[in-house]
Amino acid sequence: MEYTPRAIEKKWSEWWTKKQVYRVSHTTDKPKYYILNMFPYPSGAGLHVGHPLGYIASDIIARYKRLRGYNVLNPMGYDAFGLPAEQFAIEKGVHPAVSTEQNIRYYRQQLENLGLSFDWSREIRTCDPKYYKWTQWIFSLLFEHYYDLDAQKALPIAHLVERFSQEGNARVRAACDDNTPKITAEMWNNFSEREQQLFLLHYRLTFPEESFVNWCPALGTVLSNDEVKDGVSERGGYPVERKRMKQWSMRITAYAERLLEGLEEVDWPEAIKEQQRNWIGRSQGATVQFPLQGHGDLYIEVFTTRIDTIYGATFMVLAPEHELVPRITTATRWAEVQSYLKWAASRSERERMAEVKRVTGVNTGAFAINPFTKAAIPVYVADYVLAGYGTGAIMAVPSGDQRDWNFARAFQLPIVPILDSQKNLEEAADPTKEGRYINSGMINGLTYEEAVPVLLKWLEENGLGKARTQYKLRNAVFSRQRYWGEPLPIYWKDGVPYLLPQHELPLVLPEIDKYLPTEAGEPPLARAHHWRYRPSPNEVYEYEYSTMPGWAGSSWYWYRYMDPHNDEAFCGQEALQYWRCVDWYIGGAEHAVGHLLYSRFWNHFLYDLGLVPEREYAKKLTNQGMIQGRSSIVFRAKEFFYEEYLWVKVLQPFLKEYEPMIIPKNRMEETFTYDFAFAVNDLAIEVVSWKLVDKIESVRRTAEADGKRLLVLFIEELAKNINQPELTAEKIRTALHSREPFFMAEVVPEIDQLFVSYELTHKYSPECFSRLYVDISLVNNDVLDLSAARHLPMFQRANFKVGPEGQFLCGSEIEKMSKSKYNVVNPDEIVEQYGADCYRMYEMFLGPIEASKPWDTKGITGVQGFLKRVWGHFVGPNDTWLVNEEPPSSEEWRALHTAIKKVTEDIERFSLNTCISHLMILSNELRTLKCHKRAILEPTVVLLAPFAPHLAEELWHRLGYESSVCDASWPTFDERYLASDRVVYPVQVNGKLRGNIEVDASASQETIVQIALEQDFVRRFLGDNGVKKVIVVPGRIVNIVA
RNA sequence: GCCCGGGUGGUGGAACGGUAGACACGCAGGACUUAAAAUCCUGUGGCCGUUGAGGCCGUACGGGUUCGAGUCCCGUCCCGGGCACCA
Repeated sequence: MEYTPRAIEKKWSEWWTKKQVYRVSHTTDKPKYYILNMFPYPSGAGLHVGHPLGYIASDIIARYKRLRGYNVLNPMGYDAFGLPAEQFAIEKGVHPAVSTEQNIRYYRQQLENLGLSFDWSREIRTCDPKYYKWTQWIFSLLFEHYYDLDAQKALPIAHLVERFSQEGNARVRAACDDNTPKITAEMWNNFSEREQQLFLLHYRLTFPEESFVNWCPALGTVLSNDEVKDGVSERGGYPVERKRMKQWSMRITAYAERLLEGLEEVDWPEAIKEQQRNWIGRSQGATVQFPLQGHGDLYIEVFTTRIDTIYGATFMVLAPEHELVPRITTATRWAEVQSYLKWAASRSERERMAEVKRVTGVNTGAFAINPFTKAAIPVYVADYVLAGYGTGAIMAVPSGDQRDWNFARAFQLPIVPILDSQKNLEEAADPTKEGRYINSGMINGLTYEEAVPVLLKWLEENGLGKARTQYKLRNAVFSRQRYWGEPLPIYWKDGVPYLLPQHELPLVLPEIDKYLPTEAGEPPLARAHHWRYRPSPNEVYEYEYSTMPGWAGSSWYWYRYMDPHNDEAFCGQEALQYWRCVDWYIGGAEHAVGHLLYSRFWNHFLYDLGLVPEREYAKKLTNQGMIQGRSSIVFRAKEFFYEEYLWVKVLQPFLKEYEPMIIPKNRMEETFTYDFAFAVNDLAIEVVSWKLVDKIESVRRTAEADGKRLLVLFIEELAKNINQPELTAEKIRTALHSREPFFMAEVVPEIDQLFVSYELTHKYSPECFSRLYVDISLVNNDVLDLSAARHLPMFQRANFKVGPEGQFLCGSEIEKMSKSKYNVVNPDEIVEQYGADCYRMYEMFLGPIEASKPWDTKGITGVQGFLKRVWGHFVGPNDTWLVNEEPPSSEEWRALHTAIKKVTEDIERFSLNTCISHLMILSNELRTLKCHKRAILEPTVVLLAPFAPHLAEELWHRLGYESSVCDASWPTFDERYLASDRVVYPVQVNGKLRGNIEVDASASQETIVQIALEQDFVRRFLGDNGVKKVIVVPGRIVNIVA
């Protein structure tokens, strides 16, 4: 019987489901292994070949760990709240729950197609009230806790209330808003209930506040910083503006230091850790107060990392939003300052970013006193100082800071050198810390290391400043003005938010008539008129109408998998103590500072409360690379046309030939998008005269009459010169027709020419496609000889370029797969054609898990052939069973145990592509040895099982087993089988390889040296030189130094 | 500008400081076929030379450490990613 993957895979996939082979429980003595994939957002487009990369890799590890005797948790679920479902609902009126459900069903089916060992009984979705009950519960906990800086952990708000009532807040060291007033116990006790509640908001770990947020008018919602890229929304690319709004916030800043420290204890990619460190942005420095001249006690507080440069501070700059600006600006300067503030406020984030180089600012007329020099220095307003960082004000040291230097130059302010090593201050600032201080009062002559403590001591003694650590990390905005998300368990009373009692959870998302904001601009939930909190018959309160952001549900989901059906707790303690944390987490690097930071924050918080056992929930993280698509080449035709027709030639290095293409002028307003998936692998095509455009026009019209959007391609005949002289237009036509639906071909009899049309958005043909280089030139040029242009850099990099003679050159781009780029490859097609085992192995064989690479099926036949050959070791023609019980030879043993060793080592270090190589080598050797022995083949099946589970299961059962191959045990490597009595040593002379010698394995170093020196090839290269030294690395190499 | 990754055949990619290019694709030649497909065998970094000798050069570039460097160190160039008036 032939190897028939689809039949085998269907059979075993059903059997696995029936036998519940992948069901796991925590009641076992086995050690645990928790492997987790970042759960997907179930989009309408379904999976493409890029998604399963991580799933397959983790599945292989999961199966391997199971074979090694671990109890493996390998769950899957869906991050099911989110914008696309809501956008779809707005456009099509379909309830997000309905479309989400549909999408999930499709995902599930696609995933099941791949033979992944997920325990589907643990499937979760974040939009399920049984799930988000606990998301809301965690939110409640955050609301009821504050971060205590003395205890270095979260403590209950009740604890704070207790302290306030006894001693006020003067001695309370806690993470709180910068503008938290100082209160005494008396004040607190005299506060009304409402005032107390408002005051506590300064401390709660989640709280509403007026703040500047990224408002996206097109999406009608706020976005977090990591959802904004280059001033536009990451999703959709809509403009984003800064807007002051009331929003819920998460006090993640309280955990800045711990989030930073925690990175030290996890095995994550350095790039991700580095990104998180940058995002947290810790910098150590000091705050300093600069008294304002003539304003009584008023002072400007600045933050600086270079306190040592303070003697060089010759002016100060406030951010335009700084509260002191209107208070200190002198009357004569006010008009100018005001117009600057107005201008600055009108600038979008984008403009500001685009004009970084431009120096703008204005003098306030006020003076501040440099506390060290006692000099009065002018105070400016400029938007190179950001309101949101530090104190929103700086001391400007033009000799040491380039931005200050630029400003000083533009405004003719003094630039005072402060270190004897500073150079070229006429041309640029010099931020050096080398040398000794000059012009610097009490630190003159000191070095950087000596000066800093002196200055800090002086500041603290005089109450003018102190050392401080500053973070770039901002509190995370936690509300969205959207429908499809978790409602916040909050109701409002007297303008104060109150927590919904726990027994009211989950607060279920209400039904509404339209998924849009109200006319009054309130979030969609405000449309639910009867959705009110009624704790008693005569009390009615409004709920909070915002919903939680996308990252809420994904910030704790790995715990839910441990105990997914628990109605009493987010996760039962027993399950929690057994599974503890994720051993290996796999997902995309795009979540580096979003999900991966927020989820760590929640985990630290839960850890503080003693609810979870580990500070860091993911011990190891791997970012699987992206499988990219080859994007269509996009012609914005009107940019190129000015003549009648556009003449496009496609150079396919793959075919070493060209394709002609003509785009008629009347289509040039359109954007042409087309893919090249030539099924004409074996055909070559030659360019013909462009004079036949009229004929092309007629074909095009016919095609359009059929309602198809077509590009018309014109081919005279196949290349006579490429081994196929006998091919006629008729033959090509047949060939192309057989490749439906990708091609249409038409012969125009009167001129005996063939026209081929490509569907504009056809799918990739798996057989063949290749990188393309395209040359476009105008029709009135003659046919260009592209071979001459081939070496040009513009051809070598596949990017769009304009050629020297006005021709346009472009190539296909390799980028992220996305529906909008028509470059999506659906795994179902590959599975249908080659089988899931083949698809799994091929995707792994492509390269390391972390590497990104374009999807390309070129090599898949190699894996296919491998699987067929594996089958062939067991099953012969007519389904004969080839396996026998003979004892293996030493060569056979060695082949097997080499493979066991290599595969085990490589799988342990997650190098799955090389594992597959080793399996191939084993298979190749077994074929050479014509080995059909059970003692060899049985362990081989187990080695193969993680990679090609269906095939392995089939063979395992044919070998006579009734239980699943998943429960076999991993073969043990035995060194004895690798032992050999002869060893081959490569011999180098002066570091260059000159030959090999074979010696007894037991030979002493002296013997080896002696044998090596006797060799002809050694003597030849030694010449007359005597041997200086011989290095023998046992078992590896001999190097003779002359 | 700053911080991370990377640069190895025609291609994807292998190589604890120890025989560079495993494995696979592609290509070339051959076998089997009426033919094609499938399958199998052989070869395949470049150059020179042999025509079953062999030699030289090769891991972006230039230096260095070492008996020995793709791997470690210094400098340069290029590519990818992240951050960016962060004081």
